[in-house]
Amino acid sequence: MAKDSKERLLEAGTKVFAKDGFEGASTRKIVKEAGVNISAIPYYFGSKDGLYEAVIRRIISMVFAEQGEKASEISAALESGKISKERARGFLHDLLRGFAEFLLSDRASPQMAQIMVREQMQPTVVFDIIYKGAMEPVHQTLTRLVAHLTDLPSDSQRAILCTHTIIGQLTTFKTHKEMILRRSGWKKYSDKEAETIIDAVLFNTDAIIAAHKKANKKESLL
Amino acid sequence: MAKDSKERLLEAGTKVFAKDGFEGASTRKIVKEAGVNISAIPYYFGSKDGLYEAVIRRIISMVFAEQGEKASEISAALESGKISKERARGFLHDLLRGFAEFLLSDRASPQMAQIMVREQMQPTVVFDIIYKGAMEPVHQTLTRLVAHLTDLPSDSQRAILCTHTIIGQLTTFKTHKEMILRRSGWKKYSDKEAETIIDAVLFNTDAIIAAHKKANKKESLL
DNA sequence: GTCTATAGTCGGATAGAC
DNA sequence: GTCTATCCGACTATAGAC
Repeated sequence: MAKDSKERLLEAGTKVFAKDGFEGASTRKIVKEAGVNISAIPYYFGSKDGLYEAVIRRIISMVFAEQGEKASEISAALESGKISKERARGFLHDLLRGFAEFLLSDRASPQMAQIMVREQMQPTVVFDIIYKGAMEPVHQTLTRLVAHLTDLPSDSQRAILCTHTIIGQLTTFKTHKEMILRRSGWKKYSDKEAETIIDAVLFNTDAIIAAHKKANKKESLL
Repeated sequence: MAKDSKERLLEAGTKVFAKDGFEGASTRKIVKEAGVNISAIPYYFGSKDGLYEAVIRRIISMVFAEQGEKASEISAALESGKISKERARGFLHDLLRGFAEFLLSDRASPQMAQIMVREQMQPTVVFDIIYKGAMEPVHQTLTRLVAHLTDLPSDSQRAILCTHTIIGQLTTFKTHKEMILRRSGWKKYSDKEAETIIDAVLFNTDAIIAAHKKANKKESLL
């Protein structure tokens, strides 16, 4: 069936692209994994690039279902009315924790992470899909929470940069995984290590926010 | 001359590997850039992999000359005797600033950064060269400074993780460059943006360290 | 829609003359 | 040490039968 082959290619593509990256993944390997003929790729997706783009869209829609909706709800709550600092802090910790648990689990394959990084440093058409579909909504919501907690305007450069440094504390455990494994003596990230990392990052996050709030207050008084 | 061709290949290899990454760089392109015959690669380096490894070694030795020696001096100072917290903080800021200026400049090409990330997530024989030659000495020195400033043992997990999160605040501006460019509205990292980033990271670093010191003190009293 | 066969390209490595 | 010529494998994409 038509629908079947197309769907099988998407699933196999996700698997193989995640495992081998774009260049490393050959169409031959993908069709073998999918159990379909090699001509099905140009037929359904135009080309290898077309399949790749479709796979990325599919992943994004799945990740968004998991993370992005939470972000949207929080954004709505923030816009609708005043929420307490306590509640905002809870939201922030929740979002960061959810992201960290995904990032440190096996669901986020190193190859997919590599693709993300490659797109960050040399963006192609795929970056737009990833950015608008997943990164922007989450980053924006985090920035709003940080802004709310520090009394900074949510579109201020300071709030944006501060948010980015907070996220960077987490992503470095993925992008510089081998380094921290060697330095810490860990073999891998199991639940225990993930919890340790999350604790450290949330601790630092609170410290950073408190310092920004204090500095911001001081400046306002001048 | 023999020495000439070999050296030319190393230089061209650095250029092309940095620009296109390992897979993207073809031996044909490298020899064209170097102006030598294609057989020179297997002849001098055994294979493309051999050339790549040699290029990495060469880069490391250069980066180390720039950054690593500073780290070694600081380590020596830390070991030799007590240094003041004020001076340790100065060292820490210096090291982070030096690293940041390199990372955010054009000298650190996106392709090289990508290679580093790939090696972090799927280490090959090359990772060892990078780790021992450049990462470990700097990371270790930073950890010692952080430990000194927070009164934590320098081999404690908390000091190591804390140091890693501090570094992660910087590296994210390289590994997630496009994201922060879009969120901040910047076109690129010029001196002004680099300075803004460094300010933000050093500010956060002080905040994180102060919080850890305070928490550590509290725990010691129990 | 699905298949086989193959075109056309590019990659790394090698043989062997000079 | 350096060259030309070539091998051989892997890749994506297409043509055309069914």
